[in-house]
Amino acid sequence: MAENSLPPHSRRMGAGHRLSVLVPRPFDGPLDYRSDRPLAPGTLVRVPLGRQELTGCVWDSQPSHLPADFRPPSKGRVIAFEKLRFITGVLEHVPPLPEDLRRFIDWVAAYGLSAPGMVLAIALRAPAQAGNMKPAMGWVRKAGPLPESLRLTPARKAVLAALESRSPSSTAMLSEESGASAAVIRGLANAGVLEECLMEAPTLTERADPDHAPPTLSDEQAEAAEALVAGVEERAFNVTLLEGVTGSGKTEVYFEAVAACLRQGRQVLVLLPEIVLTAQWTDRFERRFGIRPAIWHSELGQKTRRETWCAIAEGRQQVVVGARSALFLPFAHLGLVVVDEEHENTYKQEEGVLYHGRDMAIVRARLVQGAVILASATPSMETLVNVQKGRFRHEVLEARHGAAQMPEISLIDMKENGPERGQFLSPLLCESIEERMKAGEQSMLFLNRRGYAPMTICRACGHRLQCPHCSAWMVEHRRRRILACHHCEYTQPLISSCSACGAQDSLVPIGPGVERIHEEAQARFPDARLLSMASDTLTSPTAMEEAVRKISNKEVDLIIGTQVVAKGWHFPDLTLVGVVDADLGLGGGDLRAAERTMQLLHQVAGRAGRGTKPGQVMLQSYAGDHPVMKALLANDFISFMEQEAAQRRPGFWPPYGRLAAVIVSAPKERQAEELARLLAMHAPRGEGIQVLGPAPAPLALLRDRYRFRLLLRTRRDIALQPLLRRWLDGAPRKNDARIDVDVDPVSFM
DNA sequence: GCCGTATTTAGG
DNA sequence: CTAAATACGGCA
Repeated sequence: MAENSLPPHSRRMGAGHRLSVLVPRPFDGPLDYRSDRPLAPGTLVRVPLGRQELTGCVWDSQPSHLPADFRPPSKGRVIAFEKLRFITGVLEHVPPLPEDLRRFIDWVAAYGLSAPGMVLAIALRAPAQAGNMKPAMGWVRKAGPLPESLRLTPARKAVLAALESRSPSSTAMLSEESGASAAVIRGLANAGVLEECLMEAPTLTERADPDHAPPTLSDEQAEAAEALVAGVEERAFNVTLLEGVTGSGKTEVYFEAVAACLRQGRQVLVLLPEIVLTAQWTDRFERRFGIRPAIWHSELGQKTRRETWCAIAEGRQQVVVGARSALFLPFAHLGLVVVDEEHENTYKQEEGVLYHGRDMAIVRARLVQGAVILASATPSMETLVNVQKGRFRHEVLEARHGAAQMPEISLIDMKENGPERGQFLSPLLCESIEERMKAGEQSMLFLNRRGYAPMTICRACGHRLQCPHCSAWMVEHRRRRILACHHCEYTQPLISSCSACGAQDSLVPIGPGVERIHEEAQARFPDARLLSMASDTLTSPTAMEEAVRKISNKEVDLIIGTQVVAKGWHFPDLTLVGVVDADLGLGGGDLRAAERTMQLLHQVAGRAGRGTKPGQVMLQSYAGDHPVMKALLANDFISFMEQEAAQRRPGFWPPYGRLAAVIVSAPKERQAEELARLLAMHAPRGEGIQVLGPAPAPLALLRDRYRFRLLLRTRRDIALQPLLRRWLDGAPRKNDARIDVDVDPVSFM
């Protein structure tokens, strides 16, 4: 009943039309506005809200495509037509948001219990700044003879001459070419000699050529490629897991599916887990298809951003490679989405609107009847279960490409063969590095921890330096001469006396970070050429490229790095990988700790021996008996995942059940705890539904807010969203206490 | 999310 | 008592 009374998006009324407009603000749904002409859903408009003006999107007033349970609460009251405010403008020159994108936005919002407007904000990040964006304007010579009265000054002559050669031409171009200032051009326009006109849209003439440089594939690769191509040619929704060890040529194989999609004239989106990987990927793409694809990530400049956005909407740009936010681009006819390294956690957006890039890629493709390829050497448990249940197809590449062999993995028992106190590299590992150096080969030390030391302690009083805003230790960054909290922005200069007892020079670093390993390596191998690679030192893509170049040119003997070195780099002369602390990441009682550690270590190991020389991997560990270490040594990923599955299945833990984290936070601990308790009392109950907690969140204090966590766990056949809606909508809006929901949490902090 | 206003709190 | 900090609710 309430549904039927909702107005359609554009209904003719007394004086004008009622429009449903979604604005980038956290409302439950679109707001109603008035317009003197009807506008189709998807049109971008400027609307007043309070005393500000925003860019919004004309929305479909009935999200009928969402399952009933997912639908956000339909608004109760309808505002009288006479009271509606008028839209203030239409973004005529910006392409409208396609229907499938609008449906996608609604879906993402409903799934994650986010406000649809805030999801729209992601999609509008490019065009909204263009709220007052004018299309590129240029000048042409007005037809007819020059007016009698016109004084033909030399500057004016030059402008007219310049216009002869290139017309139409922008003010900047004209003044560049003629040497005359913009005022001269303006003057000519005022005199009626020039006429303003729309510059031609930058038509992309370059097209990716699917047959530019076809690869030579092995039988195994060709077979997988054929299956992927078939998936694309179906022109129906389907998902395939492309599983292949590092170096098996997954990229070349899925490039064939990309080629098939290009032949159909449909667009391709490729998601990568890290922006730094785009450069290498783009090179490979160019070699295969002859042109560079469009790149999309959060650090793009405004201009490229706008141009790319429009080119994609108009179908001029065929292939986009980017970060998860590229899912919200206005593709005109998307046919294929590739999620490379699908197991990577970086696909999960952890701030603001929460969503999982991999899962939403699948939703996006389903809405356009497209194909999805998930590529990984170590697929996530979620994906493996979907394969097992027959929801996803499966293609496997067993062999490493070319001459490369799988690296030999060994474990160094740090209890038996550890280094002296205060050092972190075992003698065995150091010997191996020396051997490699003698042989003229490269080595890599991996430690997934930034900075010099993760904790600083006072020898005199036992005080540990902690962040004043978070329950986390301050991390020493010796190079930057600061102590930094890794959970908020807080930093402080290095101090020489204890902040608790005042003792001088009593502070000692505890445990290693990459900087400390760098120092130790420097002392141990004084003649070696070292290179540090950490996410906080290699911020720009150019710095990254420079590092990669140095390694490829063999200007480096030993690489020391954090996560970034584990990514898909190809360094043929790198033959030894030493994992400084293989156990790191196993602690913490996180649901996926073991799975994640396994995936990460497998990926780092894959950096060794990618060329003709065999590779070696050494894991320094105190937990040689742990299933993760055993699996890595035996190179038996499958049994490990089966073991993991067996542990999760009985308790209905994901992916065998559904999970949502509810975080209650407030500036006062008591406030947060009280609200959390209250929530627990009104928690949903029933068969297959369970609420755990409240308990202090692992990061009990974050940015001056105390946090408590509840977990809602259900059987797979019970949708979480309606339960969460009913539960949390009933919660009191207590002053500064906040309730945040994370559906399908990845991080348990 | 942002802005204006009501309400509380700190300072003299 | 005033000024400043903080809470709260509307926005179409």
